[in-house]
Amino acid sequence: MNAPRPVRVLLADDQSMVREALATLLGLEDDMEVVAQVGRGDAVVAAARAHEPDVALLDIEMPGMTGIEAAALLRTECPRVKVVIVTTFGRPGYLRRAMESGAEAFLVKDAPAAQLAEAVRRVLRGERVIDPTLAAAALADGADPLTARERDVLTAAADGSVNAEVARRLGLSEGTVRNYLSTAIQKTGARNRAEAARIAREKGWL
Amino acid sequence: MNAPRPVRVLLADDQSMVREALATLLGLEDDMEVVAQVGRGDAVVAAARAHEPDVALLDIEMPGMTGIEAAALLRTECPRVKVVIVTTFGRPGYLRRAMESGAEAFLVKDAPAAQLAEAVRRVLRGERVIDPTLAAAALADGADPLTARERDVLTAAADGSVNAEVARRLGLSEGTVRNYLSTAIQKTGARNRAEAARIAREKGWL
DNA sequence: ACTTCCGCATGACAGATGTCATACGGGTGC
DNA sequence: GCACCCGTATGACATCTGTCATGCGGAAGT
Repeated sequence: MNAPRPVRVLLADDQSMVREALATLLGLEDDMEVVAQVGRGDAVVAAARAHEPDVALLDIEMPGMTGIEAAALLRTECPRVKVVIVTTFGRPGYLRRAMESGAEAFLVKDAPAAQLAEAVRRVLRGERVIDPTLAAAALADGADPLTARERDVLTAAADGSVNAEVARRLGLSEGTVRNYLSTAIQKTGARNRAEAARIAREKGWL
Repeated sequence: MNAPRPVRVLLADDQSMVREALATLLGLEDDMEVVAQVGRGDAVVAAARAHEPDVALLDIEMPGMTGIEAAALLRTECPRVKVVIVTTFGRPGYLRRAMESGAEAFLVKDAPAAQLAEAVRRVLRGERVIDPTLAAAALADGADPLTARERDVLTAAADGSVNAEVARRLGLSEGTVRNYLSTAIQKTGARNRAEAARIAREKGWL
């Protein structure tokens, strides 16, 4: 029997300790080889071009660019690279956006480590790998009801900025900021901006 | 030359994938052995009693109990176990509280993976391991200026709860909630509760 | 003993926030 | 062409939030 060429893997995660540990873990599998590691979302495409991986494992929360944005870029720039999103937070909106941006698999980091290599093998066989519980939650929640501008305003207001500051930052009138926040609050079912921001974050809309 | 008995390590982190990867990494060092893994803070002491580790590597953010609380318990229940805090967030207040609860080392997960085994070896030799940048930040920031009650109120208000709800949950009058929030806002230098909560979180006071 | 700080409370007030009605121009879809 | 929705804006209004003064009882430090 002839050994097939090992799967070439690219790893993107901003926490070196975690990234290197996962790289070690995958490296121990004899059908896999970690050919590149990056710690920033905006370094993914260049690394993919340079090392031609079969699969890219992307964290979502990264400096420079989110893993989801990087996945979308990979889809157009390096369409042969399969994408597996590996994230800390299993938020419905993240899953939805990951799928829309062309990811083949979506894993959460509190799943057993064995699922990582397993997921890589499965996407290489053309399968999609998604936690069924998460998939159900994503479907039940429905799509993000916020408009782009409502999202902008809510994000800008979430850190404690006052209306006038949000208005200045986004080039809007203060009244308009109030309006957007008001509709965002209603759409999320919240009672104020802070609760709206929390709910939107939990669902992965921000 | 005789091989010394390997260091016995306990690992606590709620994200299985990360925990198992770190365990694999440490297991590859020939002077180390991971004798126990737990995914909850409140399971640390029982595991330490059962497996008698030399060192406990504790994440901070865990269900059941934080790694810092677990460290304090270990200090009294299993004083021979050295504690290394390994966390995602290098917040000054975390470092301070970790040291006060008797930790020997404090690492952040975006340090290189090699520092993990290195830190374990150094605490075993009686050294303390702390990121100098973080230590400077902790000293510069000074101690947490919030009183226990201010912290309670700020925490309860941070998720978007309205004053009346915070008052009910903590058994206070609404006016008192306003007063505590007001002092917390002044002490943090913020302009409103949301900003105060963000600042306090960044410093590791919540 | 005396001061100081914390926890808790009330009342009054100014300013920020949230809601609603209304308006206009630009897309998208039917 | 005509709804319909989005982005933007204004004004009026009610409510919530943040500040301040003031008070009281208890604990801790001098």
